[in-house]
Amino acid sequence: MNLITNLKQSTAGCIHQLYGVQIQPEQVLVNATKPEFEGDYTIVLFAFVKQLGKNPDQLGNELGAAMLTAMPGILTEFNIVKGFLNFTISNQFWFDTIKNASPDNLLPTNNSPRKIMVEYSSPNTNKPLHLGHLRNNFLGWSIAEILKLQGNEVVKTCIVNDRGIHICKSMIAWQLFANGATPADTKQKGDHFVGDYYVKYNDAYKAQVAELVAGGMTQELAEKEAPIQKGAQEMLLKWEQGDAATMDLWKRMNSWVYEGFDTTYKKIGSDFVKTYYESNTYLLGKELVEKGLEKKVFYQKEDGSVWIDLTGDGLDEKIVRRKDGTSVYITQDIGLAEVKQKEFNTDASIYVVGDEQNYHFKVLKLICQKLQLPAADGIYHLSYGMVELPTGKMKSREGTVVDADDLVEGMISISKEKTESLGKVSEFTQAQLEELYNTIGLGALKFFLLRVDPKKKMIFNPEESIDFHGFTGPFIQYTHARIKSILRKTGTTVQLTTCELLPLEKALAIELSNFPAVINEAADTLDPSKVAIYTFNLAKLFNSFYAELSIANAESEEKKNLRIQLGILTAATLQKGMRALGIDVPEQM
RNA sequence: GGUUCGGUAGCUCAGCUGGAUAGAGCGUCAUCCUUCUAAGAUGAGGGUCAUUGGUUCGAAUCCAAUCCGAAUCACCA
Repeated sequence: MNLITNLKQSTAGCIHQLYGVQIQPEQVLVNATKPEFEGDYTIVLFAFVKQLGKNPDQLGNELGAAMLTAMPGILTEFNIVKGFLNFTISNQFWFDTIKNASPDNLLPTNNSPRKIMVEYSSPNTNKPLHLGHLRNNFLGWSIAEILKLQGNEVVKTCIVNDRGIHICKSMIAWQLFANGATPADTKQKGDHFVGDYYVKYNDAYKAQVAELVAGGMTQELAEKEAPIQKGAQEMLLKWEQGDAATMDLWKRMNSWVYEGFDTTYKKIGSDFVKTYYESNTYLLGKELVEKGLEKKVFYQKEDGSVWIDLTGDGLDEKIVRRKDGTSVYITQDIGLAEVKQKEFNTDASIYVVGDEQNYHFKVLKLICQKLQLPAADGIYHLSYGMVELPTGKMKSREGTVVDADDLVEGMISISKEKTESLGKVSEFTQAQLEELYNTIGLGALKFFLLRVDPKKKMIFNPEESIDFHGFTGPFIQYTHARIKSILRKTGTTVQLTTCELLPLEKALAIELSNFPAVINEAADTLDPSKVAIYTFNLAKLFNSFYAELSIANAESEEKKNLRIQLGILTAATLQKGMRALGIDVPEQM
């Protein structure tokens, strides 16, 4: 049991014992004591003052005395300032927490592990990945890691949006403009190659519409009549009929895209236990519509289309099957939820999808619940905000996107420049150097995207390069490397004997002991930024400690051992915290 | 118009289950490498916590109204 829980329970116990009043331990507010006051932890008395009919000073004195008895050897003294009851924790307690901790027992214990699916990435096969996808990928990966650190089993999946009118657009543009060229001919990554034809489609489309309008057609009609648009629609029909030539082209172009995605995924570290393709799932959910009609969850309109009325739940009516019998987006997702549940039988399923789809997932969960699908209650939409430029939203059609590959390469080359100018790794082999540049560049990028609350939209300014100082990935990586450098010199075998802790040593012990609670909180709220903030604070604290106190040349042997142990624990905690963000920490940089 | 989310330092963000004098980083200014890695440390400066009212011993945090911004309310996915 951790100290804060212990304090809460003891407070509740003491109040019951003193006054016969039952208080829930969760009601007790325990804070770290502000530095300007004496003590380590503070209990706020105001909450009980009214309930118990005592004045704060009297209550504080009685409670404080009772607590010292209730937690012998842990609490040594207390003081009361204006309704705040401050406790000092014994030196021995902190010393023992340092002594008993090891890199192997830093993580929270989990008595009820769950099996959780995390679906993330969800790319379209008509264009390369951009900055928004990176936020999605890093979030999905990080959530999966955090849940694993908490002791759960995680199944990572991906749904590829590989069909539909937008795919046909790049296909028809390739037919019209490529003269049979392939990525190999142009020496381009396949996803970029195909993406270029998507852009070419839009250019041609705009030109055709303009031409028609100039010829006297209305804008609205011209948008429907543009020949290239009609061609794309025809192609979609052919695709749905399984036309051989169309399918061949589709498969060929998709394979180029997948090759490109694989390279990017490998670089940024994304992987999946199972990849679903929309071309296989877009017909799913039809039988569930039948089931829903039987259960009278759905109803049919005169034209044959099938709907659900969600006005009772504060939402609208929603179509679930077209009059021609085909599925719509929501129907596919219902079907896919059922398929995934049958295949993996998970306790929960987290969808990492942008907040523009909040409404969709609300509806999805509601419909699944009304259909009483086993998957229903486990559906959770991890909704994240868009990454925007200072000029506004990124739009791939207008070319205002930050390309994922470009950004990653840019970060890696900056890390290369910085590393070279500092010249601290002269003995590295070329392969080691490449690995280090990757680690630092990706570390900076991932940390940048994960350090803010996922729910909030974030601004990325391409004019300002992502920082390597301060609240950044490289800062934490550097702190880790710095500790490892010291430990290489001092060795890591320690004999710990009790000694009086200095304020910075104690502060480190306290911060280190918070790690399991941080992991649990990040897992419960699905928020990696909690871990990012924690690792930063820990690194900062260690750096202050480092500047103030020597490890290798400590004033005594017992201090040296203690500080080596603190170094070992800090390095291990930083390493695990960064792993939770999908970031590696180098031994040297 | 309905629903949802947001507005905290010049910039990017923490803090939001109400608690002591609202915190970081960047940028600005100043100091510290003959001492374990200066991608570091220390300090200074920077705030009507969008506005107004309410609840409370106590409000950035809760409630209401208003202003500003975003998303969504598709037989696209």
